[in-house]
Amino acid sequence: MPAAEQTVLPQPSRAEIRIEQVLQALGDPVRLTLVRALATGPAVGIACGAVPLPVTKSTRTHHLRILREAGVITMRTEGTRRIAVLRRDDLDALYPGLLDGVLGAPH
Amino acid sequence: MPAAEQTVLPQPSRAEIRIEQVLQALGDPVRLTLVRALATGPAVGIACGAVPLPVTKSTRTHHLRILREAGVITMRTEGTRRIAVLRRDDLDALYPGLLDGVLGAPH
DNA sequence: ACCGTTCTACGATGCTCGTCGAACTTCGAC
DNA sequence: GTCGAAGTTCGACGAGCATCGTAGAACGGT
Repeated sequence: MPAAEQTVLPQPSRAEIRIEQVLQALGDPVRLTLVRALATGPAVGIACGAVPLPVTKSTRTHHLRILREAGVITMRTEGTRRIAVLRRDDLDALYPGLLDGVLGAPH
Repeated sequence: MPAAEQTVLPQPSRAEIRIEQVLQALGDPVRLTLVRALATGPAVGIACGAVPLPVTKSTRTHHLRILREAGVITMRTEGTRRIAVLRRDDLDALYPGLLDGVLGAPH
């Protein structure tokens, strides 16, 4: 079949994003590592499995779901891979300065 | 007796503040309410008990401890009252924009 | 000195969260 | 078609957290 692979996983719209969920999502070491990797990587997003993490695959999936449902990242399916992208536009519009403040913190 | 009441409760120094702890501390609805009240109130700080919260006093004490140990607030004893102050200077210096982003979020 | 106010400390309980292993699905390559 | 790689889902377990009630300490006023 031609075309079509635009499988974007369900996520909250910009208006549905809650500050408490975002903060709680960012408050975990594993998820913060993930977000930092997404922020410093290419803007088109990176494959989830490409980020080295000291956890198993299922735990990684769990954390990615938390980040997605909180509105921090977008995920789309591309073949057998999942590509994650940081929703920098939405976060900057809702909470200007927050993301930069978090990312600028000492690693 | 003259002077002396400078009883400041133990708290992390600016260098000891961890971004993960700060985010996790701010990620709770009760604590976020507390921080918002401290931010909009007088700069000298307000009494802990003055903020209306849907929890008991012991729970309130617990949340204040979390905020203090994360480095978000300072607490000093003043007679029979505990005065809480937001550590805006330290937070702004460490994570510029973060606090404003959080406080600017829709209530 | 006594009492009321204000808050902390101590247990105790229920629940959520982070973690894992195993089984299942889907896709790409041979 | 068959195999392997990439991720998801499910159930389970342990740790930590939020909550509460009660008891106790420190201070101010009468």
